[in-house]
Amino acid sequence: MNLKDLNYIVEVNKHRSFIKAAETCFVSQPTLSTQIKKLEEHLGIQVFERSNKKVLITPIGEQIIAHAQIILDQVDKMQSLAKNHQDPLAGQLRIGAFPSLASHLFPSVVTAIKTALPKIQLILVEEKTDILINQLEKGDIDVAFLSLPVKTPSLISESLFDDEFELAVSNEHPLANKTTISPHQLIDQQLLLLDEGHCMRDQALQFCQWSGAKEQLGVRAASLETLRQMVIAGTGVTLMPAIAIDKTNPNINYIPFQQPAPKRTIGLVWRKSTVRGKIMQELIDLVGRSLIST
Amino acid sequence: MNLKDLNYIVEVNKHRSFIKAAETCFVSQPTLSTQIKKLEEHLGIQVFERSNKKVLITPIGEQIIAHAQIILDQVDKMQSLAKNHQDPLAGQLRIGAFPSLASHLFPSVVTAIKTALPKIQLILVEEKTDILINQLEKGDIDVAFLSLPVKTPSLISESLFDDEFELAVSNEHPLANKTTISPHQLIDQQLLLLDEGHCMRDQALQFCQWSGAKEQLGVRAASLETLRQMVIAGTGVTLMPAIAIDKTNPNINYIPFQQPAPKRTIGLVWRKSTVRGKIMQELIDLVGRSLIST
DNA sequence: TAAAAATACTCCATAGGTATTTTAT
DNA sequence: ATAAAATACCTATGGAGTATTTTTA
Repeated sequence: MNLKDLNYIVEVNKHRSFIKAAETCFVSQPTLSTQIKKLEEHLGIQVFERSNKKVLITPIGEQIIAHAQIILDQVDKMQSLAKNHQDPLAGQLRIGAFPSLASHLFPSVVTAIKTALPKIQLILVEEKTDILINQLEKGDIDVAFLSLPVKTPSLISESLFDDEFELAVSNEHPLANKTTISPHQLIDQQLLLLDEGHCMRDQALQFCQWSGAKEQLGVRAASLETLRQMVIAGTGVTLMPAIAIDKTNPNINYIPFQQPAPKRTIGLVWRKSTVRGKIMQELIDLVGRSLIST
Repeated sequence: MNLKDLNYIVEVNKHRSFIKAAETCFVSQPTLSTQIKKLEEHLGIQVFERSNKKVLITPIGEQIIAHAQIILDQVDKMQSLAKNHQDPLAGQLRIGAFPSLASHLFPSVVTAIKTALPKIQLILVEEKTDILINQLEKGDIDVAFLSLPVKTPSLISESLFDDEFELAVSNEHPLANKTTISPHQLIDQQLLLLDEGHCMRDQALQFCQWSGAKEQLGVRAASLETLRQMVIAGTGVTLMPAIAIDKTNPNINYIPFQQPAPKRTIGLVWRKSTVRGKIMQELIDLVGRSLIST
């Protein structure tokens, strides 16, 4: 069966004439006749009762035509739905970021997207890195802000900016008044770290291995904010990414490292197979610009 | 656009694989790929995001597929509706009879149809002859019981039985005790007649012209039942079709005419162009049999 | 390297057209 | 006689097939 045939019977019903219906369908009368005949044979019923002077609709024909109307209406809806999404810079965009980044990055990014890509409907997802990667692979989200590198083969990434770590100490701490610090000054120092599953934990562990620092055992924080409060309480010291640093708090001091400072690279990550390369490019430009302006 | 294409995307959505979907659709994988690609181009959007390892559904694709599902479901409904009406002896039958016939004919006919054609859904219409003919022409009813002949060119008829007229007189009337009567005995007699628009009026007027009887002016009845009551009341005499005669009423006498008695022929009438010749033939047989049995 | 989708091409089924016939008024 | 639908027959679009290439995990 064919959607055109359904349109044919609907038009014949409207005009009660094969010739007029053929005109409105932009086909010849014989085409219309044969197609309708085939449809009737396929359905096994007569839709029309025709003589050379009159076209009548059979009772079952009326029901068939009512169904055809619904089908064609639904097809119309589908096509206009598609038309409203033809713009590659429109539609839903599901965007993720891991927790220690999301709350600091999303506000400015969302604002930038809303003004630059007003037809994009944003859905924000805040999950740990491995969950975001999984959601990317499954197609549950379209793009994510992650620490690079991401080595999942089906994903590609573009780095956006470096986020340097600083040492967070309470203002009572012996190191509190240093203006800079060398990683090697931390040999055998103990660092408070985040809990398992946070990408920043892995980055901090890497830093420990390189600098000779140790993890402070027996306690692991679940968020940067908790970590910060623990530092203020004098429980220990930790690394804090620059993006999460709030210098207005007088009870905690952040000491930058001497160059080359430890850092993480934040980038956009999406599927190689994405059908929305246009948006990805726009996002890279957009975030680049919004970072310069802040 | 094509219904097959909609099925293709629905199946790919189900299996998340072009190869598996191709199998369930009984087409080759390249056919499926090219058809879906064409559909996507036609809609101007991407339904799927595919790599060689994974098939993902885009957000707009999900909506498109939801529409496709609805459309295909509706098509299924339409086809099963058609299937349930493939039996030529099933479905709705709209059947008419004029008033002076309907109340006496319908009960037995309906019973006969219900047992012989149980899958037929009957709709009964009781109207004056010209309205019934009009409804037949317009396709509002499928068949009617009418007095023959019917000379409308688009209709054909089959006679069922003759319905003889008898003279109805009150039991006080001078003719009340006759066992038969000749039409010529009615010369210059006045007959009560039905009102304009009843086919029996025309038949009675024809009888008057032939027999030399006259219409009793100044009063016209709207139904046979009224006419009967007027005869009982002594207002006059009239013709009564045999089918409407109830001999149990002692206040009115029905006198048969000598042969050849005046009569009307009752027949089935339907459109030449009908698509339900089978039912018409069944009806003729059926009514024939039901008349024999009564 | 293996497995899946995309591409290239070929074929043929059928939608559609033109010319004509049939049918009913 | 006229006007509408049906039929006959031809054309050509495009759906579907096979063989092959591309892609990527």
